[in-house]
Amino acid sequence: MYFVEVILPLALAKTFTYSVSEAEYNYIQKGMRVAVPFGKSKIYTALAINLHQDKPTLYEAKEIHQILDEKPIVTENQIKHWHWIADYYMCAIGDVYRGALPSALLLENETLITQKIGGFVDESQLTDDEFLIYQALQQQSSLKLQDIIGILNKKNVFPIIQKLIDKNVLVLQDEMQESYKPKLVRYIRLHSKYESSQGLNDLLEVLKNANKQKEIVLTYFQLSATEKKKPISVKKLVETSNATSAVVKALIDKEIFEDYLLQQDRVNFTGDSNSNQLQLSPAQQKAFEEINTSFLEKEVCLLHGVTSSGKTEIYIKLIEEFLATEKQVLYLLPEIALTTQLVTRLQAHFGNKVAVFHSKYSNNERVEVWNQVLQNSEKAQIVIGARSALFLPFSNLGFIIVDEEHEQTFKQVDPAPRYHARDASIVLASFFKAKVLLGSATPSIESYYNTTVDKYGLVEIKARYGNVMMPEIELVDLKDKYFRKRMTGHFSDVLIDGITTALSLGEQVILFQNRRGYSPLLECMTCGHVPQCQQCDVSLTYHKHKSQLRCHYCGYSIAKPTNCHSCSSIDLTTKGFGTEQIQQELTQLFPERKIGRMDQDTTRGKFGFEKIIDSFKNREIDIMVGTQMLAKGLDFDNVSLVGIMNADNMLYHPDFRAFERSFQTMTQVAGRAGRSEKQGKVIIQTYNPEHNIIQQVTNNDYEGMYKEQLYDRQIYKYPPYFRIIKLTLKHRDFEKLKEGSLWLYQVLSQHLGIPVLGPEEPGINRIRNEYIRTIMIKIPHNVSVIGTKKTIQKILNSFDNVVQYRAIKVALNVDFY
DNA sequence: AGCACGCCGACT
DNA sequence: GTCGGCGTGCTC
Repeated sequence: MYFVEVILPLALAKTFTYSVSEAEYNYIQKGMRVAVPFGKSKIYTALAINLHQDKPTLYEAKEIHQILDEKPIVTENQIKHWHWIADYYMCAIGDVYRGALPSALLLENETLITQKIGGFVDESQLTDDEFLIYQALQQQSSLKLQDIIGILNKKNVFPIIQKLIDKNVLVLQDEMQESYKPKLVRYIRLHSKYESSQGLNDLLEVLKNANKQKEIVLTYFQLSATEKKKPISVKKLVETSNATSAVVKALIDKEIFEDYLLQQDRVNFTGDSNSNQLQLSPAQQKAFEEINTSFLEKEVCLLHGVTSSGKTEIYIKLIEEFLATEKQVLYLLPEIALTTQLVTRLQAHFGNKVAVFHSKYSNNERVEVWNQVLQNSEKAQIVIGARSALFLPFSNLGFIIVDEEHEQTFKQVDPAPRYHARDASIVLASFFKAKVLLGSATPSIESYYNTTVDKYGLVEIKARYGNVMMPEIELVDLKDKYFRKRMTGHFSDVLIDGITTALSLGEQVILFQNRRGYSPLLECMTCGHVPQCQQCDVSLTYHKHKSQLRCHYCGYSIAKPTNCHSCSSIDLTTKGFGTEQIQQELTQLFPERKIGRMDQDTTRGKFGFEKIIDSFKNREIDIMVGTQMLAKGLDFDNVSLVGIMNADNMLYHPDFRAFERSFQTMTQVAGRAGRSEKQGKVIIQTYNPEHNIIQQVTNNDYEGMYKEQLYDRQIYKYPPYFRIIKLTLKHRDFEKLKEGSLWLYQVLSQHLGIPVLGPEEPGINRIRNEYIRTIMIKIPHNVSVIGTKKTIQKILNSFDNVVQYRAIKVALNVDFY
């Protein structure tokens, strides 16, 4: 008796045991995928993690369906890492497995239904539904379950199918389809019989009456001379010789050419590797050496370099160093948007050793990178990617860079696993004894704190690269400006002057507005009514361009009403403002200037982002209005002025990180100003020019911000002094949720003996018709995290055993960000 | 997570 | 009397 233990890609904490034959037992290795039946009708791609001969006592193990791999596609280190993530972030191992593998490697079955061949069908014996299916099968040879659900317009079609099977009409066939197909390219070569020089003469003789064909053959010789033995693809031959593929086919038929197929890697960059020596500035060189020194003692080092201090060059130097020791390098970025510029830069330096992995890549491309990393191939020595790149099957990882480590996008919120890529990568690195470099101009409080308690090394660069000056920051008091009527729309006279000056010098301007849409609200001037979303507890946002009101949480939208839904007044006005409105005001203030907008609405689509960035770089756009996106490490060399339209709306978020984030965002946006010789300028419009955070941004006082925030964090019991676990409870029934969350809160605070907060009704307390409550657990440093998590798990189990409450969904967010 | 089983209201 | 609503429990 032989058994294999597997992980299923479901939110189930347990592993499952299946029986295998002796041959299968000897064949299967840990880390290979097997297809297994699960439940009544499903087949899943499971992952083998153990093989043994202990027969389960409590149930009869099912047999596996099929072995899907010839070699392991997941390493033992990965499985170990997944277990750590599942434990630490309190989720099922199946969640991690599902999140880690590219979906093309995780297929589910498609049950195909076909007509039984040779079966006799008495049509009069069929019910209406049965007859419909029977009829559909006359049209097409097979149906999917989904098709039948559509045909019958009902959900539960299994009983009907079962009856049809009993009546000998149908058969089922389960088919696991592998959707990943390597892309094959057709190449061409001269038939072997013409290879000698005698053959060549024969060839010209054969072709003396076929001009077109002769031409192609000559082109072929030309190509093989210039391309130096590289294989020649049919496509290339057709293109260069200006012929049709029909002529090529004729030549193949005549056995002059022969064609063959080669697998081509889809992810292919044709950058020339000109590893020209990178010259570091003295400041960069110093930082580079300090990082190396720090790595002698510590596994993790934080590089705190002001904006434009040239961190990328230091990264490149370090990567070179690790590549020389034949190690793999992982470069994590908060967002895909950043990759384009960086990939170009790294490819210019490292050529084809750079692979990219992120969610905008197609499934097949992702599988390709996966395989290259697995094989430790040349092409994937350096992997650049967003957080999920951390799940690639590294075998020889030496170095991880987490760039812009303060970015919250490194923390996955939904779905589980809710992991933080920075923290998870530090754990991953420890399995390989690899080094980690965190980089930021505005480090997170946590990471900076870790350097002060000697957990991480710290290297700082205080000056910008090439001694470019830090931008000059000017504050504009909006209260005063409105009072003295110096405002045009949302623009103060100072800002308008600044823009005018910059533009007249041929320089570009960036305006930052932390909100998309035209204006957030549409308000009735008569009764004060504001249109709300039907399904969520939020006001609808007005989008002028499409003349509609939209919910940013569920996507619900309605056309802009002409009169108030509450009192029918037609006196409606907009309140607050977003990027779209700023853009419109600009077109009135600067009618002859080209104005661009960058936010989620204008950067949709695979290359939406690149297009906008490129046209700004090419100076086709004079003024760029945008949201957060603008703050994220983009380099523009002609921007001399950055305007922050309203600094206050970020300061007053009900979130313990609001001040830290405001500082980071404003500092990062300000950093876009002044790249060349000239000092850049930043104008911040605010109602609170005296606010500490605004002052700290103005004085570029990271330390001051850090100390003040750290003090607050201690007083109010937040990280880094306390670890936070947030529970989110959801249910359609308001009362049930209220009772359930109170019950859970009481039990938690009784048993844990540490601060438990809540149950709180969040600012937005209903999304997609589900009510929401949150509970926060704060774990002090002297209390066992593992023990606390165990207790929480136990309490959640008993919560699930209370009949009234078990329908309430609970999501756990460890290290809530 | 799915998915089937099972027990209650509104319809041919 | 059945269809279908969702609450409950299980999946190797």
